[in-house]
Amino acid sequence: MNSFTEENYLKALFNLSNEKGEVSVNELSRQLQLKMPTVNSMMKKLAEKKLVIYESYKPLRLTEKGKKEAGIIIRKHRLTEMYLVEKMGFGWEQVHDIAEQIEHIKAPELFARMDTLLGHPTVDPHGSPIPDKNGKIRWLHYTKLSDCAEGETVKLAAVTHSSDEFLKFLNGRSLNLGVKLRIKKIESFDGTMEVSYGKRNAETLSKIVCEKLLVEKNL
Amino acid sequence: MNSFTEENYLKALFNLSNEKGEVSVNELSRQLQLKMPTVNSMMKKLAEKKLVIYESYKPLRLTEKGKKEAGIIIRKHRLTEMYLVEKMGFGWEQVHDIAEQIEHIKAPELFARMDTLLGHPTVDPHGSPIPDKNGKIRWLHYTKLSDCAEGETVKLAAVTHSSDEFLKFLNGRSLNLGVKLRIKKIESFDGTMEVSYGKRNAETLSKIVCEKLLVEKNL
DNA sequence: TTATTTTGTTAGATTAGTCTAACTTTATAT
DNA sequence: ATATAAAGTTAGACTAATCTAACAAAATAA
Repeated sequence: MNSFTEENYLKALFNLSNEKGEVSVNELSRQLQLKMPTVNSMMKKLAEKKLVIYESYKPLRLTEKGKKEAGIIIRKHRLTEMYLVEKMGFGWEQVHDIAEQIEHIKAPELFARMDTLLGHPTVDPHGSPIPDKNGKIRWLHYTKLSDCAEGETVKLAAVTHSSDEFLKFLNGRSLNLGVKLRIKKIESFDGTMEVSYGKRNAETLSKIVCEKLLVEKNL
Repeated sequence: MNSFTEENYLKALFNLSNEKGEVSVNELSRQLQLKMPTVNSMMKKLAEKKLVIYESYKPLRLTEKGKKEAGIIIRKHRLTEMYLVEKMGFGWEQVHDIAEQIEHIKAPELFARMDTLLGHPTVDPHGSPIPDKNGKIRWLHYTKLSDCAEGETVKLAAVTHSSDEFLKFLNGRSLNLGVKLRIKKIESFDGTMEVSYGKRNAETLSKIVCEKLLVEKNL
């Protein structure tokens, strides 16, 4: 059985891996807010346990076993977030920190129950996919709003790097998942977008915001 | 903020205190399955933090602060048990181990929500009282079934030392909280009781069992 | 009352997870 | 191509929580 600490390393590694499949010690240490030597020695430990592939001066990679374990932790996190929102009435901006703790609970029945009560959800309240019981994630094919063109109509499908403040910002303008957005205008010099959706006819979203919003194009 | 470890000491101390108000290092070390020197040094640490009163060779006592913190942990434990049973469909024999983990979660909103969704329950699924938000417990005035007399009719109110197996044993004979029992006969030589309740007309309960069942007499 | 057992304490070792300081390797920028 | 910067590694220290071994005090029994 892995400790909370080890689980946090696996999860961070999994999340950082997802673009390149490889992660530097430096990156991981920044993510976890730990010093490099700390991370370095934990990587050796996880390599012993066959969870990570570690070679001196090479980037880090998760083994299949490591990916599976990380996936299961992320599954627990996202099921919990969904449960807190759907069954307990929390807002999507409130659930991350709680799920961060509950994800480490050793009680498969608990998460199985959440899954059942929620009707086997496939995404969490922020639109991120929930890995299956084997930790396998089904990748979704979303596009950044910032990569869309003027005149397109798209559906808001997920938000990335969802901090408290950002989610409250979205709440404030009723930007909930599922909302259909029409891109009225893009300012070419700074990437600011003017969009309309629901009852709002002309909301302005900075490029920074548009880069954090993932949308579905084939409507 | 206290560690999980410290919280477990406080909780154990609280639970053991409830008869005498005082606990020996030996008792506590047995309860926690730790060696005496381990407990001893933790007691010094908790004494520094003003959670425990520790004097060499004297029994241990919780301070008011210690009682409050312990009470709050027990509140979280019992609210969780109740939530798991009432809202998630677990059996009363399944919830202890899960609650043992969730009780350490730092998220007052989570427990406040459970409390609300449950309608401010005062007892957990085993009949134990749930401390209030300040950790204060309202003691209940129950009697052991084994202390009742032949001919009495009583209501099953709580079970003590509720292990998995014992709870399953009770499930097996529909001995749920709230059931009204009539004591038909007590074997004087071994304390075995013959009781009737619900559809069951002559169940035999050993003294060991009767000592673990708490009942309400004033019906 | 003295001897024995039980309980409590002290001292020192161990493990997990963190750190800083010093050094090495790799990458980057003249 | 070499100097400098960034990233990675090693060595050694620290804290929390545990342990064992040895010793001290208190309780119990003879």
